[in-house]
Amino acid sequence: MLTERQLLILQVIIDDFIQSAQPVGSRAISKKDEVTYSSATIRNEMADLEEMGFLQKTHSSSGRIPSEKGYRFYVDHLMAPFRLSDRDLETIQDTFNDHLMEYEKVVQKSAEVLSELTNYTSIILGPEVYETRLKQLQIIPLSSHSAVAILVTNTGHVQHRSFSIPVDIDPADLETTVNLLNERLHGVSLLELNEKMQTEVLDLLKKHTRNYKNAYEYIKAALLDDQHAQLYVSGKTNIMSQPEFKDIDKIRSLLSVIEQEHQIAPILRKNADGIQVSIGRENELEAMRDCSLITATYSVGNEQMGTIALLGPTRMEYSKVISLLNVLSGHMNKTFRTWYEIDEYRK
Amino acid sequence: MLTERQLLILQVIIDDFIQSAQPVGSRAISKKDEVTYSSATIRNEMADLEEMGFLQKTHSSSGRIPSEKGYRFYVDHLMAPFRLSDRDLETIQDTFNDHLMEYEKVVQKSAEVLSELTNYTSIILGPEVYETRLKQLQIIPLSSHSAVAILVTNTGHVQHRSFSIPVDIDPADLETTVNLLNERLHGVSLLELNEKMQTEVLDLLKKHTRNYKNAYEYIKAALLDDQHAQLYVSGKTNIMSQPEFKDIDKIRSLLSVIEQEHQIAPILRKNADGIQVSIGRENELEAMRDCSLITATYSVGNEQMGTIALLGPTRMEYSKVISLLNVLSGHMNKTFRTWYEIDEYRK
DNA sequence: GTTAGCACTCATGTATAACGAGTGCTAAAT
DNA sequence: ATTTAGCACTCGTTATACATGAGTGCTAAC
Repeated sequence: MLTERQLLILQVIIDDFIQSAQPVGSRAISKKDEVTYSSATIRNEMADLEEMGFLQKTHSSSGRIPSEKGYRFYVDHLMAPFRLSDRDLETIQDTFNDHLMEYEKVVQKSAEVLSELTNYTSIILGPEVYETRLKQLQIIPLSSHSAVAILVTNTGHVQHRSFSIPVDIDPADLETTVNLLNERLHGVSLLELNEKMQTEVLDLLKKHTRNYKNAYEYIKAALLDDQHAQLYVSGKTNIMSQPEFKDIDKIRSLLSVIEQEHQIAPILRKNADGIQVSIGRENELEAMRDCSLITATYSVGNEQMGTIALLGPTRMEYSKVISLLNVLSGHMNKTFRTWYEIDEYRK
Repeated sequence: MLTERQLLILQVIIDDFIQSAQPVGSRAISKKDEVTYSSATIRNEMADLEEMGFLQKTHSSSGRIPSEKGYRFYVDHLMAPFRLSDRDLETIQDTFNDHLMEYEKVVQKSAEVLSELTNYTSIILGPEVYETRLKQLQIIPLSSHSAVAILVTNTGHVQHRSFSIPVDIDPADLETTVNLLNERLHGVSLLELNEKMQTEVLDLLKKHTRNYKNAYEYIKAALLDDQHAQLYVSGKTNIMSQPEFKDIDKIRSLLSVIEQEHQIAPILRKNADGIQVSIGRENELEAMRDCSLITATYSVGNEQMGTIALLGPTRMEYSKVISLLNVLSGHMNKTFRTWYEIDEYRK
């Protein structure tokens, strides 16, 4: 469909524009080393590429900028694999050498290093915790009327919630119940926990607690409350250093989308394996129509998935970002797998 | 020093400017109901007020805007107490009716309601936890090489940290030690804990653990790591809806300051009791030289203090913000006191 | 097929003028 | 002695015109 020369020119234009953020003119292209044609030839080719929808002008006599179709083609067929600098690789390596032992911290650090190395905004969706297994369940009384429930999983995730003990529940009952729950539920995955909640746990409560309905509600609230996956964002202000974002309203709507978990989280959650690139209007969210979102998945142990994403202008350093995401998700997988396996052979 | 008429005019100008963000002209003032003088008279007074440093012009023939000295005078002597709307009071009330039982959530919700009601950015410094007392200390093994340490305080605060168990520490030793620690340290305030760490705890470890030095380091890290107070920020994007912030660089430097805890936290921490107002250059941070920061303190139980702050342009609705902060810190104090007292009579 | 040449387009920048909100000052009115 | 009306003046804002230059499309020559 496209000639070799057209491919070359398209690539050069997009590479140039990604660097400069300025419309690229025919003369500038013809001066590049890779290109041996005169500006007039380039102009003809550019006119064709524009007609095919890969390029566009900002006004009738301007140079060309890539269209979304152009970026799409670039990402799918054109871009050269990026060789990360040793410095960057070291920076990443260092992040994982700290041997932090909570995945929350690993994820947070990963988000930071990504935004630092790219100057874009990184968003990481923490792993779903349903597949992780219950290690310990505890209720620690704080006073005669309040207590804190603590749930620990095999991944080292701790989730807790304070609650006030209703007057019609006997604290002693509560304690026996928790002990029983602990025995009964040890090693159960949080997903199963959700199911067992309504059967086994409820039965157990009926037998051992006076006001079982109330107790059930409380225990349920304590255990299942916090299970929505966490978002880790880093480099929010990076958006503002991109020249395409000089309009405050645009920045604001983008930042508020990022701050609202319920908008971003579902988008990240439904991602399939591997690297995904959404360019401009391919994004669902109105506020992201001038942005590209590149996502990669990672896993904790066997199956649980989380998502790493980088958000930048459509004029993004796709190649570099994709390399980085690959390297980083690899590191995360390795780290998490190590922990998980330690876990497995203990069981 | 200032005549009644000058006071009136100054007040009217500042009130007007706080609403409109536009330089106020003499004719606009003379048309107000409270003012009975002609524009020429007002002009003369304004010239005097400017000479005294309370007002300034944006250019030689513009209306007047308040200077920082003008705002300072307004805040100290001029502004009328603000009557909060019933709607606003209800919104606040509702926040506290949810009877959440963790102060983290109360604080988070408070920050949200503040930014929502003011359209400024709210920053709350979580309470210092040193005065709170240790309720329970636990180490839960995750695998043969890793464990999670959990510390629960009487305020329902849970702090945890995973760590890998060094090969030269015997897990059994660890468990006995923790049990001993738990007995010995129950009810100790986290402040005392810091001291006892180096004396009692170290001794205890010497007696019961083989590799006590290493164990000490690990336990220390696990317990004392997370004690820096938390910042809760809400409404970051509100800054961008203020007309004085149309410069992206200004916004960016402000937002990055807010995101960096080590910059903001010390400023909030050193605040004395009551409401404090810092106007423009009175603020330490360069990035905040066009802003005002209004802070109030709250206490958890007896002594532990945290700080609530609102950050906006120097053209701030001082009166409303101060009323809101008073109401909100009152609610927080009351809520926390209730919890704390329940605690006390149990002890 | 490629390229030199040229007329044309349009964003950007600068100079100029008209407009109007608002001031300072003076002189008249209270 | 105050207060106010009147008026010249200032300066930011907006509109207009014009020059500049980067870049194009097209034609004709190579």
